[in-house]
Amino acid sequence: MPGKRSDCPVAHVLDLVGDRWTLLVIRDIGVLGKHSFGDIAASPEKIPPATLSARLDLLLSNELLTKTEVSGGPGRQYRYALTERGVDLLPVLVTMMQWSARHDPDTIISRGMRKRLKEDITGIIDGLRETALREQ
Amino acid sequence: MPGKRSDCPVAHVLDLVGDRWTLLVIRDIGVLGKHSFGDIAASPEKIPPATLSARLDLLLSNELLTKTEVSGGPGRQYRYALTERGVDLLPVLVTMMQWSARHDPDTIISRGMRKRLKEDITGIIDGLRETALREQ
DNA sequence: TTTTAATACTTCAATATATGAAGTAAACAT
DNA sequence: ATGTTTACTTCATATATTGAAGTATTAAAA
Repeated sequence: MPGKRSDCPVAHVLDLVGDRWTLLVIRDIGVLGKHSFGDIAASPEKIPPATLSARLDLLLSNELLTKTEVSGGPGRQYRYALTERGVDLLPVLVTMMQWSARHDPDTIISRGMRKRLKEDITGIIDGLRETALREQ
Repeated sequence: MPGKRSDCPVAHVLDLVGDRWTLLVIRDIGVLGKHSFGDIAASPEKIPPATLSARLDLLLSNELLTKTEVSGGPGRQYRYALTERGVDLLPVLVTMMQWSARHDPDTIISRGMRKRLKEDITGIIDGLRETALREQ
């Protein structure tokens, strides 16, 4: 594998998604149910289109995403979805949410989610996983 | 907070540790028990000293690490350790390990750890947490 | 007391990556 | 044909990363 810095399991994941944007793309698709370039670009963090394009290409080539052409409205229409490899990154996002729930006073998490992050993190992960796999 | 892109809990963690190196520094200190600049720099990923220096400064200013002067051998001696905020990032590393255990055929994880990642991830997290808090 | 060795950095020029603004192209409706 | 929507690309600028080399501090050895 090119660009692999070591055989450490943590390093390998960081080789794939270790930057400021990639996991937000995974969040948009896998947690927020966004599946188009425009919807992802419209997220509040305002990823620049060139950066989004580059990240989508990397995620596709690492088989964390699929891209399929769809028809319907005007303009080009593509649908991005997580592969199983991509879905399996969702637990990383959930532990990040858990950190922010504990340590970031500004973080926006519903009361119910906050409770589940403390008491039923496995349930959150299983729920996200099932939803995301269904959206493939 | 400066540099915060949104109030999303995932985005906030990525504002703190979203790059190729920062979580490897957390790994070295919190999982591998390394506490000096030199030991961290000697890890197989070979972080350049200027990068390590920059990352340590960021981690210190975000209160994920502490730095204390120690005496003993020759040269300057400092000891880096995780704060509780830093320790609470270890679950993120564990879920990354879990991903690699599933999806990276080259990843180096002991048979016992592999089994626990499947069956007792909470136990792994609690164990790491206690060790890391003791090493503060 | 000078020298040596060890540790923890800093400096700097080169390279790589990220960004924002603007432009292009394809599909469809009118 | 024209306009609108979507999905990008292009490019110049800004920022970040890298590797090699150098500096500073401490303590032990000669």
